[in-house]
Amino acid sequence: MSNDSSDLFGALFAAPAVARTVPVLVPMPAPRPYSYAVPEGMAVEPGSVVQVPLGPRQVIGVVWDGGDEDGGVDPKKLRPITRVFDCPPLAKEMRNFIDWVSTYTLSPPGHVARMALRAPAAFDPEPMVEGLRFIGGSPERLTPARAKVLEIASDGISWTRNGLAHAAGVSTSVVDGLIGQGIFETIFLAPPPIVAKPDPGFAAARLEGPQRQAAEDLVAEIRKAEFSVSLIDGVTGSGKTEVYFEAIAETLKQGRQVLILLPEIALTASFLERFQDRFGAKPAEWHSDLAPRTRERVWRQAVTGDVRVVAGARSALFLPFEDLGLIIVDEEHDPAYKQEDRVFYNARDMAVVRGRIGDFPVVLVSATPSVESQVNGQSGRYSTIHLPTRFGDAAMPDLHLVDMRRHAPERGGFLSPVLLRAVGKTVERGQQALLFLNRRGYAPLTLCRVCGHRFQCPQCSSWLVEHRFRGQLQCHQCGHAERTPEACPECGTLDHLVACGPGVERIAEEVERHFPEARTIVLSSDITGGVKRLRLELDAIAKGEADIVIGTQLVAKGHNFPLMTLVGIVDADIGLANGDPRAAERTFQLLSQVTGRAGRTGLKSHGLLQTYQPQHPVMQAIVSGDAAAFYDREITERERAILPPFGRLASIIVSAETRGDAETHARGIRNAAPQVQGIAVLGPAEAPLALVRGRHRFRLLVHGRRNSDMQGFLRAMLAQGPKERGSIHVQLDIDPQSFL
DNA sequence: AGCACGCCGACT
DNA sequence: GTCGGCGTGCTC
Repeated sequence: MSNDSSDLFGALFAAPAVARTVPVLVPMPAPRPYSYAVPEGMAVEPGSVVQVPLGPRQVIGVVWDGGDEDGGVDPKKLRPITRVFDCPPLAKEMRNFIDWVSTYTLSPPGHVARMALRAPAAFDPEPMVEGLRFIGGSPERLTPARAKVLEIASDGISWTRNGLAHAAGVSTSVVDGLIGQGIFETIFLAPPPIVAKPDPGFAAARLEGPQRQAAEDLVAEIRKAEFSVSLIDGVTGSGKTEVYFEAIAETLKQGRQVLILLPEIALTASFLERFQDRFGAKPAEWHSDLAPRTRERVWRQAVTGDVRVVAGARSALFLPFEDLGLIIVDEEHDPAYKQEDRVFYNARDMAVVRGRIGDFPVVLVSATPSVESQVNGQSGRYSTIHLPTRFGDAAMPDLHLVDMRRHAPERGGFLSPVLLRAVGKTVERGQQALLFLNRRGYAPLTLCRVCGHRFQCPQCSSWLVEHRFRGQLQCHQCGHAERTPEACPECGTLDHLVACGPGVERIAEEVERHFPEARTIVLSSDITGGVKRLRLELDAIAKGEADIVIGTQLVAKGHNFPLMTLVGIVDADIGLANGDPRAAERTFQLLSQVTGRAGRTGLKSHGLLQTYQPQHPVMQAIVSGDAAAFYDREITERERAILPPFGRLASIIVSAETRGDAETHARGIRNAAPQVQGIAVLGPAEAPLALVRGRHRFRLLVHGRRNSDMQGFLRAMLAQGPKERGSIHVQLDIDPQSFL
């Protein structure tokens, strides 16, 4: 036998080398990582970002922890890793965080990991930029254009081809000509950072009084460089941002990265500029409509540590920072922190978890903290930093309730004489009034005066809202729209349709009737011309180009109106009666924010809240400024509503995507099932509501993503009550009534 | 999540 | 006779 044939024999029949296998999280709802073979010579470690074959396609995955204990996968199924990306592996803390979130939210780890890898092509290093450097010599013919280029390039600094042409004010072909003559050498430059490095000492704020004390307390906490949660609770305009900027400065001095979470809507140019004024450079941005290229670069530079500060919406929480040392959650109470698809989570809570796992401080900030943060503050789990007064010369507006039972509007109107008088005086003084009504359109309900027909959405049974400006009836639930008819579709009578209740358009009509001379603007999401137009309108208002602004919740956030000295809440009671367990809290937060729009530059200002329930604790809390009493009461109410018995809650079923909900629901189902009276409801991602001082013993889990699975499960639950003390994961996207 | 397979209704 | 709806199952 020749050597050749023995080699062939060996290759064919020798036992194949046992391939090393590693677990890999793939972006798919599998309950655990899949095993892949590591090709000879490929170096992978836990956290490595890899490309692997999955069925017919190639996907991005992450090598996970845990060794060869792949639960008896058929070795024939094993496929090799295609390649490893040239990218720092996800840190151990990040992997622990992903695992934790996966367990807590009862979602597959692959889905959570996918959120951390949301940057299509960022896993390879950014390509080097081709650059030019002047190496001397002179061209055969020195034209004026060429001279200009040489003059600029002779400083020895590297230029890009376009950059040099642009700087010299010539076309790129001039530069090309010079390249052709060997005047330049081509070099490769590291791609420029997406933002400059922020400087903690750039423009340190001069803080005084309570702000200074707050900043010192906070910085002392940050200096410990260990896990802690601080809650900054300060009224609008109290300088919260300046205070947490000092925490950021301290973290930057420690050489660690910072993440600022903001609700998407608050992530504005003005915030970025404010940051730049303090730190001399903008933070990198991260949000859903970032250009793909920018997105990749921010992702990449967060992993490599080139970016020091990211300001982002909730998804930024899953950026795999190289060395994260601080998370700020601004507007911590904002419902936009809840993600309610795929992985259901509240970014504020997960920020706290990330801080605990990474052992660094987390700072929650709000003028109107959520009930759960308030509880955590009171119980001492979070340290609180209270900023009770406004900063500088701004004063809080003087707030009063208008009892609508005593100050009835004229027939067909919605504005009380008290409020109208106040608006009139404000406009006479040359100042601005804001009338707030959180209801788009002209009227929330239209009916026929002859037969009583009510216009209802054909798809989802909510009332159609009249939009008189557009001549439409719209469903605010599903988006259905139809032309407003002239005759009743039921009885055919012409011109007897009547609008019930007010919307902003109708308030504008009333305002124009009373103040025909005043310049009036309506601001709602129905505004034509999109964000740009809205921006223009807001700027115009700030410049004093309007006297009376009528707006929905769009006006509650962010923007400052220096001339605004009166805020009138047209119907403060909206939202108090809608059965949402957060109704009181949300109303308190929204109305506090709106009234906070007034008086931010020192002018004496007022707020009038029209209500039919002047004794309601929410109304009392807002006008008295005694938030603490409101929260104490609210917490007690929550406990009463959430803990059993559930009986008096509605017979609705909603999803339980977080563990806290699931536990709560398990109790509810157990209590309710024998009578099938109904099941307690909390929306997804409301876990902290249930966790407010609650104690939980059960977890029940419905596996499966199909409605039929859940229906079957729920029927069984309703028929027999829960059998297992496992875990519940009830996911509903169908009409709950259909089970009952 | 994707994607293939497979089983029943309206069509070139 | 086929095209295509979506219910079901699988991916290391």
